[in-house]
Amino acid sequence: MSAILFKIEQRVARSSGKSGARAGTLTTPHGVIRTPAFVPVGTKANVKGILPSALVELGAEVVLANTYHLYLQPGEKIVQDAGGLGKFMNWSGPTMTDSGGFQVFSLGAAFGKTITKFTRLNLVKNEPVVTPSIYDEEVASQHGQLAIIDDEGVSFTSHLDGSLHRFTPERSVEIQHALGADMFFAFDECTSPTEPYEYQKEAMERTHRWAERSLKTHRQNMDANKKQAIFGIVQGGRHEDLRKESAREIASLCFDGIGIGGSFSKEDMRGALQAAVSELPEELPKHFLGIGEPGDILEGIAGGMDLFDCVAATRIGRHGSIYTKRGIIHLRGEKHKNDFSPLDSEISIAGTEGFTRAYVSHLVRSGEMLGSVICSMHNVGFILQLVKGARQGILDGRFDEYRADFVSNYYHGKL
RNA sequence: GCGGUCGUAGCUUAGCUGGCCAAAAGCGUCUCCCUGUCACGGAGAAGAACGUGGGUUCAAAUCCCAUCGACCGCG
Repeated sequence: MSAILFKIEQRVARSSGKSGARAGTLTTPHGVIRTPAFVPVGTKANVKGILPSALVELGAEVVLANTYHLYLQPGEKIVQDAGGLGKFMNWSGPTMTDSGGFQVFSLGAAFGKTITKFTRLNLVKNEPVVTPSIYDEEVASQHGQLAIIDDEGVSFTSHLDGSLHRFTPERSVEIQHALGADMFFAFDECTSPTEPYEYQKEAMERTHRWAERSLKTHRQNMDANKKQAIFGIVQGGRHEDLRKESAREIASLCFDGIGIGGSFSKEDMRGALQAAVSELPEELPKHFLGIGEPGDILEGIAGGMDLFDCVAATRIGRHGSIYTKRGIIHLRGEKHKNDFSPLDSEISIAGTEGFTRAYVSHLVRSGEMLGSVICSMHNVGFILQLVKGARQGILDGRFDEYRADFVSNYYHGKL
């Protein structure tokens, strides 16, 4: 008996295979999420710059926080004493937590380097590129990486104060039980795309063992088991055979839902996704971890993904860039100083109506926090509407058209 | 009128006991980057008759003279 209930309402017919777009509902103890859905990221129990009430207005139905960050600050006990993540942050809707597995990557192999969730691919050599940089060398030589992996778990050096900490699958689940989100992820190892095949395989197998241990720990806690759902994470890097193997293995463990993890190059994403989905049961909700940019989300939806989370909306917003139907624009640029047109004349976003590019450009350029707030709200609202539109498209049987229209305007339209 | 201080990138300045300065930094500008947040962050670029003219010297942003401008003090 799962703490959540996933129902598929409508599928986009596909001649080949079962991995097409679908629309559904995901019922959690704190409410219903209409899928596909975008999950705003609230790492430290807050979506940066956006009040929960505003998130509701923007159309968010669920938020995602992070185990590693909340464990370090303020500590999971505080969140638990507050009555759980939702109560703590004054968000009454559904919640999720990520396991800290991504930090294995971002504080480990990726720390101080130019590789992140997405990596450029050298198309000639067909391998990921790591661009050396001064930043890279200085940071790496001074601090080294902050996470060291072994088969049992991961030892972290806190990025806040340098203190030493250790996560195991058991500990991650225990913390996530305390945080009390409706859905949470098994502890995994997100590998760098620069690692060779052999390491990808080794890490994937380790992630599988960790998945089993995460699930076992969860099942042992009867109370949490009733209230919270656990998602297993598929890894396997950029290799389709590993992706398939990982999907089969994770599917066999009877999780409540599935996360597709990993760091990709743009070119590898579709193949890795399709390979995984082809081996996964259709009826489980699937979360495409850390995705993404508008086009990538639509790609994921087309590939059968139901949930998406991504920091890009709030991060680029905080730095003064906004999504528009015609692509991203950087409001920091001087050319927007006297542009009194709306942020995006083709879309209306709750709470940001009436603000002009000139005004927000002024705020951003003068370092006013309201500039970051407005851009973050705009971007989160933009992505939520994009996904909502895709959902409606699926229900109306015109998803492909919707996607093609959006992509042609966003990526080929002039600004 | 006399005495003094100062004039170096859009801005603020460093250099000014002559050579490593065909000039450096911060801010600003421009371009690019950001995909389970180490991130209100990162990378790169453009941008200077060193006020002007003359002199000393192998060599001047740097020393000398003149001149223009700004400011301060005294008349």
